[in-house]
Amino acid sequence: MGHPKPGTTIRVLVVDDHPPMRMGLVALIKNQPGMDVVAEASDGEEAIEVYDDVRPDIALMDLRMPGMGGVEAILAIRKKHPDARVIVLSTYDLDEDIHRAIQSGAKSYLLKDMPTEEIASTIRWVFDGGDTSLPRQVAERLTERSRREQLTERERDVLEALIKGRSNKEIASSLCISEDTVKSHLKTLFAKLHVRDRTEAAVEAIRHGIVHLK
Amino acid sequence: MGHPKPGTTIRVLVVDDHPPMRMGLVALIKNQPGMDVVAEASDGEEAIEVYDDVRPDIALMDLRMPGMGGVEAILAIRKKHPDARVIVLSTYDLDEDIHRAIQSGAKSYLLKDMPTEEIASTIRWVFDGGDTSLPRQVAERLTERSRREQLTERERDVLEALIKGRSNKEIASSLCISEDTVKSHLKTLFAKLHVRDRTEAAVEAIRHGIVHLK
DNA sequence: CGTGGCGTCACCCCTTTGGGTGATAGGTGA
DNA sequence: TCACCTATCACCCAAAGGGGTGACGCCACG
Repeated sequence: MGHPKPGTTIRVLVVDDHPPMRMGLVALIKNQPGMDVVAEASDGEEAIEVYDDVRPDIALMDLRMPGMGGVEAILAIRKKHPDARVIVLSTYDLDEDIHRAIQSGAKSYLLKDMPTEEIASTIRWVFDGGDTSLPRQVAERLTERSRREQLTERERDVLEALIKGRSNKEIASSLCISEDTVKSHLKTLFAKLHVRDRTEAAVEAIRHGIVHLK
Repeated sequence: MGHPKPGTTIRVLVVDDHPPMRMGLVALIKNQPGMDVVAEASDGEEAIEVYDDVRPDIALMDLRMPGMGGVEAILAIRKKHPDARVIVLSTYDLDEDIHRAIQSGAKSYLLKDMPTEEIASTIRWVFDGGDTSLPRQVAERLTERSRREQLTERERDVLEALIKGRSNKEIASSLCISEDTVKSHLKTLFAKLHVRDRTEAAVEAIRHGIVHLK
């Protein structure tokens, strides 16, 4: 494979569920010399399909989309095409989102409020073989996230149930464990999130994108 | 004033803090016969200024923007120009956002995941003097909201403090009232939000856009 | 084979929370 | 003026939450 030589046109796949945003990204890219949009997709599944068909040089991908989200799409694409270069373009700079995107193999993580030139130059950078490079703001969030201890699977389960408004007793029975065990998980959960109680835990989890509402 | 005759070009102001989205909206509108973008703004303050300068027929406005948000901008614009026609274009279909937008005088509330034709046709509809008409999905949310009892000012205060993770005692001292009064407000708050406890209240408030994080 | 992380559970104990009831005072509007 | 809403506060009580400590089995990793 390798990657195309300089002078070649960069073939981009645009993935976003908002039609006007897709339109803007297409316009943005087509305005750039040496860049072209070869396909569009409006959700994760479509992105995977289309990627297979057109084999773009770069996929510019939104994260939050109905049905299959960006992270799953990136994972699926990179499983079949390990050298796929995906750049995430998100509305949110939530540390957990950034972390998940980079973990799944995204080459960069841009925000929609960034200037169009930054988007274009990142596409070029990644196409030219540039290694993962994040905007300062995004990189800062990522280190924020790294300062937070990882949650275990069970802690996540409890956290998700908590956000559904369940009491300890209800969490216990829904997870088939004792209430004392729930409390035990909560204790470590609070410590890891640096909060004092479940309400703060819920808000922090939402704020950082650790769990998504709906 | 009145509004321009048919055959005239519809002069649109585009307000959004995301450059590529702005690009898409501009492209979208310029592609429409009889429509043109006469100015752009990237936040509320700028929108108010620019509106004054260009007096567009329609302002297409995002809600969540850094600094002054869409609602405040709409209020300010309509204060000076009571016949201003503002259409909100938001990412979110949160009932409280919709309610606030319509209350503040927006003529419609569209979502960014809607097809571009719907955006164009709504602009035309509003320009032609059409009264507030909302997409089904948005209208449904709005009736959802109307089924929920209004919160009083004090209840909002308590709710906001609650979401900051404060205990009843802390809320009491921060609002300079007794803890019993806080509890009293919480009781009615829970009833109005149809929840059992503070954690649920926090999540529901965030979910419905009653309070915004950060 | 030991060490450490994870998940499980059981106590104890105190604080916080939330439900019920009711009272007072100011303000609004019919 | 009277009714109603809001904000304020008090008191009682039961339930839920949260901190501390310790323990046991399992499993992966060095």
